[in-house]
Amino acid sequence: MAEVPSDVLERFAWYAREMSALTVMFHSRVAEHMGLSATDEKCLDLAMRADGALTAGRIAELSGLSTGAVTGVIDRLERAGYVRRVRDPHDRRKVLVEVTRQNAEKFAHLFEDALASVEEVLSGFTPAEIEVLERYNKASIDVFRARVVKG
Amino acid sequence: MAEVPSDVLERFAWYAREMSALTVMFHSRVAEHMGLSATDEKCLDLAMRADGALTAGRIAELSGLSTGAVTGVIDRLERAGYVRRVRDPHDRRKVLVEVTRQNAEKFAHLFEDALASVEEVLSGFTPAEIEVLERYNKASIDVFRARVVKG
DNA sequence: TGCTCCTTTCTTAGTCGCTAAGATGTTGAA
DNA sequence: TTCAACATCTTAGCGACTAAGAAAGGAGCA
Repeated sequence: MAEVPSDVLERFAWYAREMSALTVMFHSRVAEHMGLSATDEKCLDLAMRADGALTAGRIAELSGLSTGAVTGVIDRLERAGYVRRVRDPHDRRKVLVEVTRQNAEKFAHLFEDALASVEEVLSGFTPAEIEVLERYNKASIDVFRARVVKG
Repeated sequence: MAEVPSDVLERFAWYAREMSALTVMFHSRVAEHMGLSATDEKCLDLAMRADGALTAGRIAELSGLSTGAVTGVIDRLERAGYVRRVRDPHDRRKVLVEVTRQNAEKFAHLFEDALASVEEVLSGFTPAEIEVLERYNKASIDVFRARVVKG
């Protein structure tokens, strides 16, 4: 295990904090753009990032909201045309939340912008350096996820 | 400007999205730990990251809340002992929000944990690689900030 | 100085989303 | 079939947010 100088550590802690604050702000902006509250956008993001449809109950678990609150979230998202309620044919108690295609097209430019930013940053690095960055991102996600999940 | 292969771009977009979601979750957890709402924690973070004391009005601007809401936020933070109201001696209309030392000590372990995570990630990289990572972090913050600020 | 207008924060009324608890409808097993 | 467990929705009550305006201090000018 290599030693990490404390000044390096401090700078990276600052980077993390700065990115963190920017991320929270970014989410607010995206939500505003889409005419949604931060909570609604967060749930929509969960639904989009899941492979396959998510149940209402699972969204409640993942978001930390009560099931009652999730009903309201889905109501608003459905009314705004971002998702659709589909009853699970195998267990009709469950409500699957399907992200509609309409949404993907309506906000494609937001994702294209984000992709352009990523490209702008990466264009300053050689392929060898990008490999280092990939390793860094994977390690960061692993460590961070372990921390967030365990509490 | 180097070309960036599209598969690399897609992976990095995924990393960004994953980190983003984890960051939002992490903020919720920290807030919960501290007995604060996400909004209150966000404002406290703003106050801590500012050099010197912030005015109530500036917090409203930065957080996007109304001044009335900020009054409530500061009330709660003050009651919980995280900050203190100090009238600006140069302009007694203003209220400076000072982060109290008590807070820093009470939640030192949260920051130490975060620092340990950063160290864990960085320990897998050589000094030369860490320089690449610093350049990457700075570039990411610059590009991201420009995007968030301009809207 | 006295007057006016601006700035900054706080207060209040009304709105909206969240939680908790219970209602409704569905499933699976005895 | 009957019943307990489950998934979602509904409702009452609460708390935070916005908008508008009050209160208090500051700054410019006759």
